[in-house]
Amino acid sequence: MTRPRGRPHRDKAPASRDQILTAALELLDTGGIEAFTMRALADRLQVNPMTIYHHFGDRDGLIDALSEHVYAEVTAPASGTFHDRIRSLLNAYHDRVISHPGLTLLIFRQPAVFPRQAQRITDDIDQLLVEAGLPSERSRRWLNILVDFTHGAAIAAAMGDRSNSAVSDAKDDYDKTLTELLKGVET
Amino acid sequence: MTRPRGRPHRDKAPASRDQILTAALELLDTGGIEAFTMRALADRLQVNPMTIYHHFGDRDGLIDALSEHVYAEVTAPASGTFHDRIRSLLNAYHDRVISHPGLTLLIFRQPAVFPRQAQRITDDIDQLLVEAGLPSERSRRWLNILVDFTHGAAIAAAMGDRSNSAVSDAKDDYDKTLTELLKGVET
DNA sequence: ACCTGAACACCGTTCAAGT
DNA sequence: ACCTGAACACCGTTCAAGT
Repeated sequence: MTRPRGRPHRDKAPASRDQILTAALELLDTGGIEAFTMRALADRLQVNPMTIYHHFGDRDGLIDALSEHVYAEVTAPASGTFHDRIRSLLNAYHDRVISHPGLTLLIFRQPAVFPRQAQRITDDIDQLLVEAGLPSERSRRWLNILVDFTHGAAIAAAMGDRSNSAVSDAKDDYDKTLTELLKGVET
Repeated sequence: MTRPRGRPHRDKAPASRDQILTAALELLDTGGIEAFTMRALADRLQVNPMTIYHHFGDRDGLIDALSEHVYAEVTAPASGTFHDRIRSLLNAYHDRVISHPGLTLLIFRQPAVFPRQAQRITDDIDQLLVEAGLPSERSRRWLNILVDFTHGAAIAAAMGDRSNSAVSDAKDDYDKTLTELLKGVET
């Protein structure tokens, strides 16, 4: 009558936070937002769905951890001209955002999990604009332009072609467009 | 043993396409993307969920019909300067997008339903830029800037404050930012 | 601490049937 | 033509329990 319970295979290593995050990103990048379910992720990890809850609390917690993981290394170089520093920061951000468009959509869907990293990146851009000597209204306006444009470009990338060549084209295009926009900041 | 089947009340008018669309927009604007389910919409209409399927096929069909309905009247004025016509078109688009941020998110989520209206609006902007005499590479670049920025601003609005004052501030802000961007187009 | 199965309250959608 | 209830194959998540 009773079926076996508890951990079945002693030989299987316990799923680590990092393994779950890696598998989650793979699932999201491969199958898109539709395929990204707790149950599908558990299947991929050969694990019970509840294991994931043990590590991340709930789905929002997992998404939050994913964005911390993906955006962690987006930082501005410490030195250089204003132009170069902001261009470098935004390119780095765009690169992460375009590499995982599904994650971008997930974040946009749930206001509750707007990640600390995204907030920090926004703050960094803001600070760079202020350092560049822009008056506060102009700096706020250009912050919006740069951030909103980047997010819009992410959406376009998430909806369109996701082949390698399309991604590298998109990066190139973004950088060129950024240069065009930064002309506006500097006048 | 058998319970009553078929249409129960003769006094209830059949749900029209337009009633369903109106109720769907209300549900989406009030409760956001999370609350927007076929079953919740049916409840609100006091109707069986399957009634909606009869009119729109499936959920994607409903979203598609919603976007046709919401974006239908976004058009550029026939006459005026290039600057005024493009500004008017983009303000109209932004106004619709910001009035129904949940719809914007729904569309972004499903590449399959990128609506004809959105495509048409994009094409209209493109044509205005070409008419303005921009060389094709510059016109493609500015099309991306204007459209992606507008979508990014929509996302920001969808995630943030949705009070009446915040919405009117956002409109004002968008128009001012647009003017700033259009300076870049004209040089 | 880490993982499990069973269960709960939801989804979108298909089906066969009523009027 | 228009609408119905029941059912199917999913969801995220809670619970109580195993090792």
